[in-house]
Amino acid sequence: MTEDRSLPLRERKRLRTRRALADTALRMFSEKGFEATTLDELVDAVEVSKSTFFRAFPAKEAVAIEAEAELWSAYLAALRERRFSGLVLGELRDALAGAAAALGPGWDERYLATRRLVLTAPALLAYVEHHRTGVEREVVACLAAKLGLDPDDLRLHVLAELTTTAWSVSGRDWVRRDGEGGRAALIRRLEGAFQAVPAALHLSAGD
Amino acid sequence: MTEDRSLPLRERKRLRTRRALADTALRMFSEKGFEATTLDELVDAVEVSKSTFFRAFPAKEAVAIEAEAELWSAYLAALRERRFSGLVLGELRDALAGAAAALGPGWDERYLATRRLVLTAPALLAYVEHHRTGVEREVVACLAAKLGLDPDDLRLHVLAELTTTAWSVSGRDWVRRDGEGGRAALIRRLEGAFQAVPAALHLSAGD
DNA sequence: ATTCAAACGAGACTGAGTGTCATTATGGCC
DNA sequence: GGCCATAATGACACTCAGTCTCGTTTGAAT
Repeated sequence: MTEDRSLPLRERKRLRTRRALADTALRMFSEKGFEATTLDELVDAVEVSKSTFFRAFPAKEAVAIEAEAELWSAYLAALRERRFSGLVLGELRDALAGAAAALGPGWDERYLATRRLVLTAPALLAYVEHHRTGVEREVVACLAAKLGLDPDDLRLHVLAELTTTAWSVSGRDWVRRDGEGGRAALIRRLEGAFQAVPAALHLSAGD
Repeated sequence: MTEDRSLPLRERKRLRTRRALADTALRMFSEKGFEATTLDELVDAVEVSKSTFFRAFPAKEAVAIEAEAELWSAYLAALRERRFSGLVLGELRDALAGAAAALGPGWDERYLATRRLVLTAPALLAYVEHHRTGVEREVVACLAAKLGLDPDDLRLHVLAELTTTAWSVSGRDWVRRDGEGGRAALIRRLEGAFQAVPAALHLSAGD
């Protein structure tokens, strides 16, 4: 995880400054607050120029949620190379759980810090929502291709959203308990959440 | 719709500038593009100050999606004063359909223009997503209170999201067909979408 | 008419994000 | 090892959204 020896030198350097930015940002934002920390302070601390920052990240918000982005990027990769059989919802659940399990060590702490940070900055919350919607779009496109369905098929959108929602709610609980039990506990929560999904449709107001 | 005679004069004036801003913004953004139109140009055209703009709207994006905001605001109001019985999903569907049906005349055209605009500006898309997530939060809170459930109950989140997703997909189709059939057609599409929801869970990859 | 509060206008100010251009570092090739 | 094309970088000016302050206006109530 520290370094990928096979990559060209240039790429390794790029990734190194990228990680330096993400790590420093997470620390500074957590200490001083997201809005109170300016980009100038961040790039100063990492000793790169603002230009370099915007070549690595599209927005100030993006550098704060690297851990979140890594998860969804791994999830998408897992989905794309997966062979589907049986219930699609189950496949999505397994792809997400597998992706989370396979992330590098130390991801847990970074993700916990990220989620905590998101709770303190409305702009970050909006950005995470937006990011997840983008993921859902790609999931729908991927499923449509694999299953030979229309990308506008409502069922695909529902399935894609159910998955991110299950993650979101599971993660919220996990963070509330300070990430107790680490990543394994988070994934267990996720699988529990998926079991509860079908019950939603039959929920009835029977006082 | 033009004016509510019972309100205090001050409030009427506020609403008038608000509408003027929203209408002019929708026109200018549609003509010149969202990003190409600056706030200064907008407030200049309406002859108010930038201060006044930000007292009426929290962001440049917000003024562009007034029609969208009106819908969800009416939906929330309908939900809150509704008595629930039977399947919750059906109640949500009826509340949303009813709210859409009850909006003032001319809303159709404004909403159509809004959705078209959103397709051209990524920032607007992000803002709409964010706005809808806020609505879902309030729906969850409302349902939790009415049904005596935990606001973290996954089923509530699922139900809230299904509703906005059904609307979103229905609306996309409707816009693609240039709003043919007006609001009635949009609502018919919405109800069709709801019927297709349960099928999502059982979707299976059976090639 | 007077008074009070709330909305308004004007303008300075912060900071994110973009565009340009000169400089520097890298990788491929002789 | 030296050389060249090219891509990343840094420095800097610029635009514009959004905030803040403060003095002025306007509607409402007595």
